[in-house]
Amino acid sequence: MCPSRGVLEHVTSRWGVLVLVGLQEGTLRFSELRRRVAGVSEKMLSQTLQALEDDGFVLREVYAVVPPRVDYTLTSLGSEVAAQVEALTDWIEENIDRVAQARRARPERARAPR
Amino acid sequence: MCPSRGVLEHVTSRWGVLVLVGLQEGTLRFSELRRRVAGVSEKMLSQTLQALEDDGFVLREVYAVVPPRVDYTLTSLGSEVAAQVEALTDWIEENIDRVAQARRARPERARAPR
DNA sequence: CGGTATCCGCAACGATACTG
DNA sequence: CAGTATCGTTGCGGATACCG
Repeated sequence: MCPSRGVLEHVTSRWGVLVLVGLQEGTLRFSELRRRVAGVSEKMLSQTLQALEDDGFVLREVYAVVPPRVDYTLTSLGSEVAAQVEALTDWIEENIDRVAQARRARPERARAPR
Repeated sequence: MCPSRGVLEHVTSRWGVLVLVGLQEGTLRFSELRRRVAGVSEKMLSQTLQALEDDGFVLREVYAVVPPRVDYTLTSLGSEVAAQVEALTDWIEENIDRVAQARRARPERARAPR
């Protein structure tokens, strides 16, 4: 179908958003990124990074040292998309109070079964 | 934890993104929105709209007519967040060719089993 | 340290039927 | 037309174990 759907879903995925924003400020190692993205498991971080790497948004650099070291950096393409994502997350953080105020408890449309 | 996480996930959810962008151009009825958001089921559209309504991004107007009619419109808050989302989706559509080009020629890390 | 492999529970999702 | 209810399936995502 539409090829941009897949890319969009990688970028807007739960962890994709946070990884892109996390790398926005600069290169990070795997463990640093994991600490910065609160709540992500190793597996999901790894999967998310592979998807973003495959899309050309993230550069993965492996160093042959002991202990192993892997750096993750946004590509120029990644920086551009991350800027868009960050604009969104920044808007939410700046306006979270307005949202909290607008959010009303929805009148119950269904009652719990008895 | 962080209250903005929930809002972020509603907004960046698979259908949330497409609904916000779809409503950006103006008010739509349920069935119109369903046609516009390709591939969404009634159930998911309904759930997505409820989440966005609860967050104060979407206004739901019910008309007491036959046949029934329900209009969905972005609130001012919704318009603002939709603008951020649309900036992201527009970037992807405009740059999908660059992404597609960056994607190719990724070195295989694992070989298919023989 | 930086992963991949495997298992598996559970929530999300789609399809269908039904209702106001 | 605009949903809700129910059900069966799927695949996300966490936990664990193990490898380079």
